[in-house]
Amino acid sequence: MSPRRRDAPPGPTEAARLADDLRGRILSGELAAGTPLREEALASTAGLSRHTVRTALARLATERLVIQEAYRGIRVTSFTAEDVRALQELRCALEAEAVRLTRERYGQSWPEEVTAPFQKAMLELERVASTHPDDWRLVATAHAAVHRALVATAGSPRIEEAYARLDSEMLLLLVNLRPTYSAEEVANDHRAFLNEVQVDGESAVRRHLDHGTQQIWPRSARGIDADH
Amino acid sequence: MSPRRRDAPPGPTEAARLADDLRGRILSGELAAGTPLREEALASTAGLSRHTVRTALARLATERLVIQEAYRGIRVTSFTAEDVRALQELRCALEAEAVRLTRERYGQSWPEEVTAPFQKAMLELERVASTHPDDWRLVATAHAAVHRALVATAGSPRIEEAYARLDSEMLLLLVNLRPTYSAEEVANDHRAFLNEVQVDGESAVRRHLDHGTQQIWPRSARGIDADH
DNA sequence: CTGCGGTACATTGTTACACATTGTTCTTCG
DNA sequence: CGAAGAACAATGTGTAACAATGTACCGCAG
Repeated sequence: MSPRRRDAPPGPTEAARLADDLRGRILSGELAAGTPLREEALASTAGLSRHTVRTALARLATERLVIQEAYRGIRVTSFTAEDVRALQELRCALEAEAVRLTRERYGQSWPEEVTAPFQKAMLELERVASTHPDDWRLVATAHAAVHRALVATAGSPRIEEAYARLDSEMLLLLVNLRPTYSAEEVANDHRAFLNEVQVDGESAVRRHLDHGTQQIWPRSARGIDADH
Repeated sequence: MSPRRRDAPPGPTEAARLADDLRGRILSGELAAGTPLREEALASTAGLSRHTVRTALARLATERLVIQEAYRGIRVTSFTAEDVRALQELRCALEAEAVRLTRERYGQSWPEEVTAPFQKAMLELERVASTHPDDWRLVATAHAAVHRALVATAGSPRIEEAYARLDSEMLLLLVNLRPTYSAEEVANDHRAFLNEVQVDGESAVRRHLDHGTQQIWPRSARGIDADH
């Protein structure tokens, strides 16, 4: 058997594991927006070298979970209201096009094998919303999975990937904002959305995203941690 | 005055400069698709350390100009026909949404201060097409600038950025494929496209991109450097 | 007291060298 | 001829140090 040491598993590199760890801590809110991440500190607490820490941070920077300025360090990304709007516009571009492609292929009534994945994700969202209505991170994660599954129906790898890239960023946004949006509401809105989207297509996507943005604006307008 | 040394400018880091250099060499075709980039070799020829080379390569990897596999090295990205399609779909998503946003704001006839940037880029494309019709890289660069300027009219930073990210990738694609598409044709097609887009909006975008893809498919179908 | 310049400190960028880990290739043996 | 295993190549990671830059503090002139 030769069970590999727990400390040093096989394939994944150390840097990848540290990146995963930090991602989790950022998304859980343990590392708040604006928190500076010092290389040396992370290196010593994680028991790794500064180089490895740097590559892990570089990875997170590509996911926009942290921002890096030369010689000025890295800190957890913080959002302004403007950022929220811009991010939603990008999401909208990707999701609307994905829905358009799927409808181009299957029309207004998609076959079951196409809808199955996002229906399943939807069920999971409803389950989480009813069993853990207060664990906002769980809800946000399940929510993201629904959208991702919907986008995946288009079968366009790059759109899917671009959307997935936004995923953790959206999670971070939602975790930080904690809008006045109950888990039950989220579930209901998405159930309705999924019913509409096959018939109404892109316009349903835009309505849905606009609605979501509305729930977020009020808070973000006050500025969460605006950098300037 | 105190002209800083050319070799070691102030702000930009060494890694950033190496990344720029490599990007140029990849996009010029000097480093062909599939070429492995060895850390040690680059380090010695560039007079830098392996670590610095690694960070530069990591940056290029986020631009998808190179792909990285753990313990297996980095090599210049090579495209398959499927990659081309997926990339065009993503471009379409971004550009169509950008045009939609601009039309949502300005209707079917955009004010001159909005059209000015892409009109200027268009003039540059026509100039390059007539003066350097055989320098495909120049043409491709000018071509990319036109699209980027069009996308910028939407004023959506994230869409713009996502599109810009695709830029060098598109350049790489065009440089490698060298389609049967004369510089003059490119210029004419885009002049017509820009005239249509204000009136027809997203559908004009889709028509234009489809047309472009048609010029590329035949070659790519034969496989440029397909990895498998 | 305020505003300016300059110095010291903190942090990141970069280097050099060494070793560990993994992928690839070549050799050897059945 | 094919497969197990050794040798090699390349990347991943560690340690230690120095260089370059940003930031904060401090004193001085007005």
